[in-house]
Amino acid sequence: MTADESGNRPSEETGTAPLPAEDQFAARRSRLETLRSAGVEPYRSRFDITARSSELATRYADLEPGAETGETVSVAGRLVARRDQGKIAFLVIRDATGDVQLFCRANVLGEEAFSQARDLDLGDWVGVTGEVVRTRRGELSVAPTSIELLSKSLRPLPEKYHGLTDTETRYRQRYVDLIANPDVRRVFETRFRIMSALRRFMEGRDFLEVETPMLHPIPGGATARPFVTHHNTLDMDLFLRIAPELYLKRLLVGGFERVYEVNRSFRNEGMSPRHNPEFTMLEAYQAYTDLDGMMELTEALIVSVAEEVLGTLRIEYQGTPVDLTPPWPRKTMIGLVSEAAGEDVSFARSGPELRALCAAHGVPVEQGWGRGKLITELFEKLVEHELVGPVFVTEYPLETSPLARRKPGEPDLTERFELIVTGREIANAFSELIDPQDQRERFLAQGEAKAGGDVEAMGFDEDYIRAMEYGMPPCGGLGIGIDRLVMLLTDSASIRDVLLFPHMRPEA
RNA sequence: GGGCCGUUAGCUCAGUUGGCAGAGCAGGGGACUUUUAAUCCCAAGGUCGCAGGUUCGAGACCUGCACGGCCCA
Repeated sequence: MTADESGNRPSEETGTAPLPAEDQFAARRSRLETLRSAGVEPYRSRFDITARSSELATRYADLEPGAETGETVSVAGRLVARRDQGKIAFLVIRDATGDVQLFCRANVLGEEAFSQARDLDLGDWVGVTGEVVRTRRGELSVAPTSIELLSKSLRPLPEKYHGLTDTETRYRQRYVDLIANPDVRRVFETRFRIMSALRRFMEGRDFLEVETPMLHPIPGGATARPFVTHHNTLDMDLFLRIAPELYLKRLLVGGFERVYEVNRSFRNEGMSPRHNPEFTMLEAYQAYTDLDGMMELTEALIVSVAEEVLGTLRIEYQGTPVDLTPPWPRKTMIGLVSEAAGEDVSFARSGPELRALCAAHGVPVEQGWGRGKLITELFEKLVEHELVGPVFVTEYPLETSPLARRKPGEPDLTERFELIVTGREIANAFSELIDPQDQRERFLAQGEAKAGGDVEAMGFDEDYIRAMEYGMPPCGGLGIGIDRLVMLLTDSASIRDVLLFPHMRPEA
């Protein structure tokens, strides 16, 4: 083969010089500069659309293959595919509702516009006006009479068939993930529908959605290590919210009977497929009710959301069937852990006996843990991960429940439950402690734990005690882990798959 | 914090016993007026995560580090 017949030579037909061997970013930027020098603005300000791709699909569902409509529409989207075929070309653009094909013909567009369309890069945003047609092969298309570049893309898209699979890039550059993997967009659309359904449900039950501080002078409302930040003007440390609980219950003191907050909270702990340093919870408080009321609320809420968003209560999570059909069973923690251990695991056992049990089951223990904490650890090790559920696990030990009401006649237990589904805590609720003297003692116990080195212990919140001293109505409180609920309802293996921008270490 | 796995072209992935760095897609040139991961021809594209070490010779073997994933704590 002679040099003249090799690839990189000037094209006699178009007259454009071949691009030298350079990377795709440079090639795109050079096309951008060519446009600029030809007086074409590659970053436009506006394009008026008359339809979106899904609307076309619905409106022209019955259009026969090969048919033309004579109707003109304007659509816009990102160019995601191209199939050139001489004097015709099939382009595919993607908008928020889906894809639509552009059926470009040189004799309809004109040679110049056709040539310009050929210079578009995958990833470019374009605005198109043309006739709605269906091709002989049955693909609904817009046959453009004009194609305008709206915004130039300088970076090449991931591969069209496999998409973007590199986990790290997917999380770090979610925008690329969303472009390349339509299923990812669907997961987040489902997340937003879940939030919407959840708010409608709460409003239907006369709950007021409120907003409380995220900067806390005292960490409280949960046992967790907080993030510390600093207010310069006040010259004081503040803690990022680990839970909104204490503020929401102050509102019950103030006379609101039903409040909830969809809250972002922050916990300075390890990361895992189930933990992100910041996460979303729903917390709700309702006056004059108790643990049973909270179970009813929890069950009705999740059932309502699942039915509305998924249309079914029989779902599958990572290959495991899960039936959300109510009523959900209720079992005590001590009953479950005793059954799993094959012996009595309760407050009838001594501390040393429980420690021996922990050792036998490979549960690491720490100094200062009481029997309640030991039983809780045994439950989490032996039982929790195995519970497919949904199941309400009730009667949590007092020691690990500093804000929950005592169970009458059971000094070591509280009126608390956790909802376990697929081995994970989805919700946590209790009959709220409303006795300020009892609360003061619980805070003191937390203070002792903190003095003993427990970085997760709550601070002593004197104002919260003061609020309770004005009188808090009897009430039930509920927290639902929204990210985990979304994981369950979208069959997502990792919390990172339901967070748009999961936390990552800085790039290397 | 510990264990295991991964990091090769823009993307998705091969790379044998240590012996010249490979493919598909994308990108470039060309052909093609109904394609659907279009097809066909041609050419191009690499800090093999980073830094050391072993070796005549390292993408591969060894050590450390970085980032990611899973499991454990």
